[in-house]
This record gives sequence, structure tokens and C-alpha cells, in this order.
Amino acid sequence: MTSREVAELAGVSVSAVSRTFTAGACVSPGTREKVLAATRTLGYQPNALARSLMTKRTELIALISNNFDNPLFMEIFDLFTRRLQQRGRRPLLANLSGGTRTDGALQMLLKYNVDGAIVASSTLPPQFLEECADAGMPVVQAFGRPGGTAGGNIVGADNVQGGRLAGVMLRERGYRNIAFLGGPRGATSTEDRLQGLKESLSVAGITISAEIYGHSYCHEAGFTLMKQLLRNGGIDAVFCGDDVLAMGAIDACREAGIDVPRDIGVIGFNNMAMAAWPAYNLTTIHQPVADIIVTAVELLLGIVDRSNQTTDMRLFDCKAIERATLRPR
Amino acid sequence: MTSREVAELAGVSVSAVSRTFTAGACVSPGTREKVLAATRTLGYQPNALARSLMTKRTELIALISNNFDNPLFMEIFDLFTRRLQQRGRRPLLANLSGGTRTDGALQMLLKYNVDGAIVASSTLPPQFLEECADAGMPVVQAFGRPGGTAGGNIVGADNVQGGRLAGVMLRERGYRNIAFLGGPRGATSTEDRLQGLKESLSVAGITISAEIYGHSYCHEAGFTLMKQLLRNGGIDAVFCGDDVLAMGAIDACREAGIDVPRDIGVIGFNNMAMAAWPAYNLTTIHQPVADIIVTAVELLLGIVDRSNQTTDMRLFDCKAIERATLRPR
DNA sequence: TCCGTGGGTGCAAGCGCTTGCAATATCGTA
DNA sequence: TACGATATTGCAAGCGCTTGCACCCACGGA
Repeated sequence: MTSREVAELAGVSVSAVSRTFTAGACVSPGTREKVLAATRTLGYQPNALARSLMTKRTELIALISNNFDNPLFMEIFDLFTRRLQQRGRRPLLANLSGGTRTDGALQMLLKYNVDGAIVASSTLPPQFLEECADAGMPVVQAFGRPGGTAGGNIVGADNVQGGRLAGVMLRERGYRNIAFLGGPRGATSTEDRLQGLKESLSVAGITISAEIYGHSYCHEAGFTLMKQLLRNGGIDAVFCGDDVLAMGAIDACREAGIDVPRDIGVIGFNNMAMAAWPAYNLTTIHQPVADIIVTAVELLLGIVDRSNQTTDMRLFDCKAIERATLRPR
Repeated sequence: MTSREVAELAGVSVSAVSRTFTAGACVSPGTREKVLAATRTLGYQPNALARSLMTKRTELIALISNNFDNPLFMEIFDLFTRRLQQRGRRPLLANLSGGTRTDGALQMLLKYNVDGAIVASSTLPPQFLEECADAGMPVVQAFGRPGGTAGGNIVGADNVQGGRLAGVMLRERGYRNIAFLGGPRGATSTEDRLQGLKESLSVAGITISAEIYGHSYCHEAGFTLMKQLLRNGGIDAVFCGDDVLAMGAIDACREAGIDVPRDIGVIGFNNMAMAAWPAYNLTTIHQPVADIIVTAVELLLGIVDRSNQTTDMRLFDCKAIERATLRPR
């Protein structure tokens, strides 16, 4: 099915059929109707790829992540893909987990002429963002924070503020010997949450009793690290950098016969769906995932449409969700 | 960056640069080297979309699903995207959840000339597969089973056999009043698992005590439906069509003060990562997800590459995973 | 010396579409 | 009736690439 065939059937030129499918083009109601009729009888679909050759726009947006073992990302992918679809864009997925090389990924994004890219991860090497920027590809990082160097486009939760929230909850409930159980050491999310925690504890003259890091945000990491903390002893609460870590930690406590929250308080981060399940009923810090995603998409499309070159950074406040894994005030 | 510029710098024709980038084309080592050198200094990337106009091949594969609230699909997406990347294809994601119209999705796949599509869901309307086939687009359904009418390309678990496995475990452990707690009524996976259960119970002269269906494979459905079953009474075990449903069911039991597995046995389906977490330690039926995905991708690529028109169906055996939510034999 | 062979090369057409431009049609007004 | 302004239209070039075809150039055998 090509526009030529439609044009012949409708008795018009290919230009006419092209114009009836481009918004804002000048075409009379009569020809438009003839073209649409022909389109219907032939089942024609304009070829988006051929079009992109002239328009320099593919409506393809890369969705890049390396985080495929955390259930939170199911929600994140769902929201991203729906929002993109809603705005008439197609998500091209790039999975960078498990040591996939990032430069290959960038090459392929260039080959496919994506209009822009969304990086959904705080654990991707920051130089990837710079490479994209160097290649002239609009990119916004969701769930991130500027790395050491240049400031790119960032949309995320204010992890420092979230960490502070956790610190306040812990300290108001009388916990004094507090450990931090984080995800991968380099992740900005982990660093920021820890920083916030330290800040709000220092107000009460408390310093962290221990900090310990997992290789990823997974249950097994939380489980082993918590066992280690228990062996070392001397803590009465732990702030986990992620709900899944917290669930692992809780399971380790239970196995050791330690009551949560009586003996040890546990607080997580993210407020993923599972955190509310009765088996854990996890006190946690909520990250406004939906807001972040809508904002990230709009920011990216703004850059693409208006070739906006200013960079922007938008952080959303977290909020505390009280459930049953910290003792009451 | 176009092939023209590379050609000029290398002092050859565009044909030459095109040929150095098409496998099996005839080009002398000398020119190839000149072209590659120019490519490196300019940072050239062949435009995959322009190429596809001539080759009729985009290397784009649609990944279609409507199941974004089940953590199992995180594993599934991870495996699919990695496998596709490994085979040099790009996954174009289509999210059909939440009442998104399927015909629009098909249109967009046609517009973008995807080489083929993988449908990862057993709850998509079967007519969608037929529409794809009618439009001449190679498609394989993963985690599915032929609907009423035509037999398409299917790769999945043998859900009937899996259901039988569950039935055998239940009956061997002395459970006699067994309920089935399924996902959406229309889903072939749910129907097949129930059928298998019935078959293996009937051998021992047992009939199902109750069957009850949720709107989706989610915790909340499992929780409410289980409460309903408990209100009605008269059952000593429940086979859940999915692990998440089973976790909801277990939480409902715990809330009602009913001991699992002493008072009521629970068995799930899928063996997702979470099922092994100590909080549930769920006895379940394992579905060989990795095998299914590799096979689905290879089947699809086989159809695309060799324009194979025969349809194929491959089912993998499930296996029982014994943990702690059924009483011992 | 001549010719057949075959690999290597460039030309040019074409993939399905958009779009600047010129030509034509339409219309209101003088 | 004539004229300018405006709305529609088709032509043709071109987006970045592939590929059939003709051509050129060794090269080896006769």
C-alpha cells in the first residue's frame, strides 16, 4: 500500500494524499474526502519511516533502563509507555542491564533516528548522558540527579528530602542506633537518601551507626546485608534505600526471631504496590512516580518540539507513609 | 552524517560505502578500508530507516502486552529485550493495558513497518492475532494457547499439564475440598490450568468445590476472592492461577487467623522470584519462562527470515516447586 | 597478441514520502 | 468584464539509502 495507489484510486496526485495526512496542510474538503474514501477501501497506512526521511522526525522515543529486577519498574514502564502512546510517540526499548555496553546502545539510537531518549535509572553511568548530549540527542533522565559534571535534564524525587523525612520519623520515634542499608554504592539515589538521613539525624546529635551497600536493589541483597548487620549488633533501626531491600531485611529479622518494629524498626523507600501488602505492611517514603513520569515526558517533548536548548531539573517532594514497621510515636 | 559525505571524504562512490556496510556485498579490501577510515573520522552511522525503504526490513520487532501489573512480566520483558538485542533487533513496545484499543496498535505497527510482533500475554483478545495475520504481519504469541478458531504461532507453558501437577500435589497430600481461584475469566491460561486441575482430581473422584475469578492477576483480587471463599466455607485448599493471587489469598487467610498450610493449603502458579521470599515461601508450579522466550524469539525470526508460512505451536512442561504452603505428603 | 572471465566500481533509478514552486482555479470587487 | 488576491493543485526534486546493470581493468590461457 503506497500513497501512489491511493492517489490513483482517488484520482488525485500523491501530493494531495500526502497533504490530507499532514496536519495543517492546505487541501480542499472535496479532495480530502476522495482521499479518505480511497484510504478506507485500500486499508492504506502512511509509511512513518519514509515520512521521517523528509520531516526529520520519527516520533520514536528511546526508553532506556538497566533496572529490570525491581517490581517498581513495572509501574514505571507502564506509566511511561502509556504516556508516550497518549502523546503519539512510540517507545523503543533499550535494556542496558547486565553489563550491556552503553556505547552500542547509543549507536543504535542514532541509527534509528529516535527523536529523544528517556533514561529511567539512577544507576546508569553518568557519562552516558553526556555522550547522548554530545551526539545532539535530546535526553532526560528520570529518577536521577546531576552527576559530578554537567547539568543535564533531570526529573526525579528529591531524594535528600526523602532521606530527611526518614530520619525525622526514626528520630521522633526514639530510635538512636540507626543503620543505612543502601543499593549500589555509586547510585546517586542511594547517596542522596543517605545524605538526607544524616542531615536530619545530626539535628538531634545522632550519627549513623553503620552503612552498608548491596550490589543491586534486590531482596537477596537486603536479606544478606541485614543478617550481617544483626551479627554486628548494636542497632535499633535500619533505613533501607529501597522497599525491596527493606522486605529482604524484614525477612532476615523474622528468621533471626527479631520482632519488627519492637526490637528493630525498618523503613523503606518508594512505596511500591507490594509495600502495602499485609505480609510486610511496610512504613516507607513515597516517591511521586506518576508526577515524575508525566513531567519527564513533557520536558523531553518540549525540547524535541521547540528544540529548547536550556537544561532543566525538576525534583518532587517525597512523603512519608506510615504503616507498621516502625513503632508508634 | 550521510553516506554521501563519507563517500566524498573516502574518495569513492556512495555505492561503495553502502556496500561496505551490507554483509555479503562485493567490495575490495582497499576501498573498504578507506570507507571505514572516513566513517571513523566523521562518526558516521548508516540510517537504518532509509535503508529499510529499500530492504523492506526494519529489524524492529513489536513487543505487545497488556500485563503491566504483574512482577513476573519484569522478568519477561528483561529476557525478551535482551534476547532481541542479542539477535540485532530492536523492541518497539506497545502497551495495551487498561482498555487501550487494539486496532490502533495494529495500525501503528503497520505504520512503523515492524518485521514481526511478539504478543506476551494470554489475556489479549484472540482476534488481535488474527488481525495481525490478516495484515500479513508475522506474529507469535508467547504465554498463550490457540483461541477457538485458527491456530497461530504459539509458544507457552503447557498450562493443562501444570494444572494437573497442582491437582496431583493437592490430592496426594490429602486435600479433598479444593477451590480454584483464577485470573480473568476469558484468559486461556486460567481456563487451561483449571482444566488440568479438574482432570487430575477426577482420577481420584474429586470434584472442584468452588471456582472464582478475579478481574486481573493482582494481589487485591486474590485477597478479596479468598475472603469470599472463607466466608462461604467448606474448603481445605485453593489452587491459585497465579502467584500474586496466591499471595493475596495467603494474606487473607492470615488476616482471618487461618493457618496455611495446616487449615488451608495454597498453591500458586509461575514461580516468580517473590514466591521464594520467606514471607510467603509459596509452593507453586514453575513455568519455564526463559525457554519460552528464547523459543518465541527464534520462532518469530525464523518466520521473518525465511518467510516461513507454516504455523507452529510449542508447549513446555511445567514443574512443581515444593515449599511451605501445602502440608507435607 | 587476443579474448574470455570475473571481481570491483559507479551510474542512475527507485524505495514511499514531503514540500517549494509555479500553474491553475476560484472568488469578490471595482 | 477585468483584475488582483487567495485557495488548491500537481510537478519534480530530494530525504539517505540499496541494487541492477554496464563498464573497466587486470589476469590467465590459447
